[in-house]
Amino acid sequence: MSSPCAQHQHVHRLIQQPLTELTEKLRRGARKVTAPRQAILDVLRKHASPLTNKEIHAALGKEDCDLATIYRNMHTLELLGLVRRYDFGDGAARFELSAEEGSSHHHHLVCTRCRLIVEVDECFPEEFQSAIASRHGFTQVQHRLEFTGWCPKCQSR
Amino acid sequence: MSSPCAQHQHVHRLIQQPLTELTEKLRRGARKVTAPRQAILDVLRKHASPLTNKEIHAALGKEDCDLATIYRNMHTLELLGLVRRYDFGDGAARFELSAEEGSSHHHHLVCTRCRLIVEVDECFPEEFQSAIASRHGFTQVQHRLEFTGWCPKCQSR
DNA sequence: CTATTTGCAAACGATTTGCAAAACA
DNA sequence: TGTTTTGCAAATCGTTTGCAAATAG
Repeated sequence: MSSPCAQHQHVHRLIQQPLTELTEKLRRGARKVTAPRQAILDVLRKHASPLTNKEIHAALGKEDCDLATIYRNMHTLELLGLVRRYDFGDGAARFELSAEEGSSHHHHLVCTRCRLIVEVDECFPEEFQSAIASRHGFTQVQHRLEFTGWCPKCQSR
Repeated sequence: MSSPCAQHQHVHRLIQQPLTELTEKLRRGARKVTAPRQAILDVLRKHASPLTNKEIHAALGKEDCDLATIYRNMHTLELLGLVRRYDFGDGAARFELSAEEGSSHHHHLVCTRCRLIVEVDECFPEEFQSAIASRHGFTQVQHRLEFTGWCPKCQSR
């Protein structure tokens, strides 16, 4: 992971990568394609797992922007459907690009006693989800599925 | 839970309310049966949907106790498996009695734009969950399943 | 009596917001 | 230009924690 960019000034060429699609959606949502937004999406594209705002902030490096700006933008990006919000119960929201944007889809098994987290492959049946969506007239339906329990080590507690 | 078979004991002194079962678990967990705890469980038994600590606090009324006490107790009760923690993404944790304690098991479909919440009946296949649990050596496995999307009214936003 | 638990207040960490300056379209 | 967005700082809000007094067992 390298950031060959110069310091962020008033001199930023509309970069390189296939941000086209993302940019496209921003525009469609009547949002401006700003440096912070591009940087945030860029960080997200480079990470497989969900990141907290603070982690995103730390990963920005050169393209640094205010933490508050990240918070504001995560709301915007979530609203536009570009990112997905997660909540693993540790008090901090986490985000990753929406499935359509290329992120992998997976779930977690969390120990409610020691917070051990294990990745899980099983997923909620697509047919069921579609049925639920149409029955209630919802679109853009996704699901958040998390398993909780007591891990081997915590069972005797 | 190291011993699946619970023994009947002739040790009962202040069992005067229907909290017997809950009280039982508290004792087994070497916890004291205090007024705040009984009041909290009582409130939870009277509500179908998950409540935030603040809501529980408000519902206590006469049996009022400090908010901090509620926070501390919810952790204890969750640890003992008496209550279940939910997170609907609005920043506040919510709790309801564990399934075994009589609460109904259901899921939710939440609009990420206006926060409309609809109850859903579909549930994650039991076979799958069992497989996941045994594969990772977990016990007391439950799942948290939430659907998100855009409700009819918010689709045009 | 002794270990837990509670009330109270202060401490915290995550997230939000007001406002003037800066950046897009 | 007219808006939207950002930086900065202060404000919120949910939750946690230290400590002495109160309480269950």
